[in-house]
Amino acid sequence: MTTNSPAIRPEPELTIGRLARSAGVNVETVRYYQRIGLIDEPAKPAQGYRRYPGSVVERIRFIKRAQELGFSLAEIGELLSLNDGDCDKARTIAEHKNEVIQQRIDSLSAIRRELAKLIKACRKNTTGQERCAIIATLTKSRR
Amino acid sequence: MTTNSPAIRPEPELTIGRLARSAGVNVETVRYYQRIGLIDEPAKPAQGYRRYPGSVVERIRFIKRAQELGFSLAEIGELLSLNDGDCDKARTIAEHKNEVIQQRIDSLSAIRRELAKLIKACRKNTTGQERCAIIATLTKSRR
DNA sequence: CTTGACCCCGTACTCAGATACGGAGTCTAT
DNA sequence: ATAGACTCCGTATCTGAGTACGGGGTCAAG
Repeated sequence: MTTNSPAIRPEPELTIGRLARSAGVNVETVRYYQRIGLIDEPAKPAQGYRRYPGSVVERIRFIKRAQELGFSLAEIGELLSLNDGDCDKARTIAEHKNEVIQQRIDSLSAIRRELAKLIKACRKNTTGQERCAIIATLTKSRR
Repeated sequence: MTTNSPAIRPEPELTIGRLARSAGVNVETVRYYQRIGLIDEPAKPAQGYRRYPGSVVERIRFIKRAQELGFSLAEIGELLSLNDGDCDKARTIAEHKNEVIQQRIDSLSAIRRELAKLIKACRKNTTGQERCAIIATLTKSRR
């Protein structure tokens, strides 16, 4: 009875060190995320070390990716906590995030366009000003 | 001779308080930006308060706008310091910034698309799963 | 059964980006 | 000439996001 022990690993389980390494962060960061409740700390087995399910690796990667895009850990927590609410609530939050993201994209696009224009102007030093267009525009009245 | 004093204000000059108010930051922030060299501190007149040219308002607004788009003060300083270099150097930095911005836009667009897909799926609770699509996707394997 | 690598956990430190505080000086109005 | 508002400036404090440290426990190999 006891020995069925099949070859299918139910899910890879990792120690904190392995977890950190495979998620590309350091151990202290994992602990920190635990402390602030972004990932939960597995129960400590009376004997031995804590074991983290492989899914935590993905969760951490998600956190890092979202961070790069300018979300704070608090916002990321909100995103990740969607599983606490119902579908409607999740959708509402997601829709709002989506709007915010769109605004960000719009702003970035706007500067990108302006920068591109400046770069072009700079390349063929328009109207032979001695001062470069980029320099002139950036150092004075940025709208 | 002394009195020509024309009606054309050469440029509006502000005390630090007015400057801060019209740039929408607080006085301490202005001082902070001075300390880290993002804006320069006007010489202190032997008598009275320092006076800031109106252009500083624009400079601060630029800083704030750039910050919202995820640039650090250090990066912003780099952007603003383009006037120290020559046009070629300025163009190079600007081109690089532009690429970075484009990448950011691409990443944001990618998440926005995914979020939108999730929202749509959520709206017409696809395939009658009890778990909402958004919740399921966000809480597990984010790529 | 010891050694080296790793985990546990609390506390401290760091860095960026501000914000606050407090005592002094200055300016403006009344 | 005095009050109230503002400036000056140095120092301290705060928040977010980690990173470092140190004294212990555990585990796996030789």
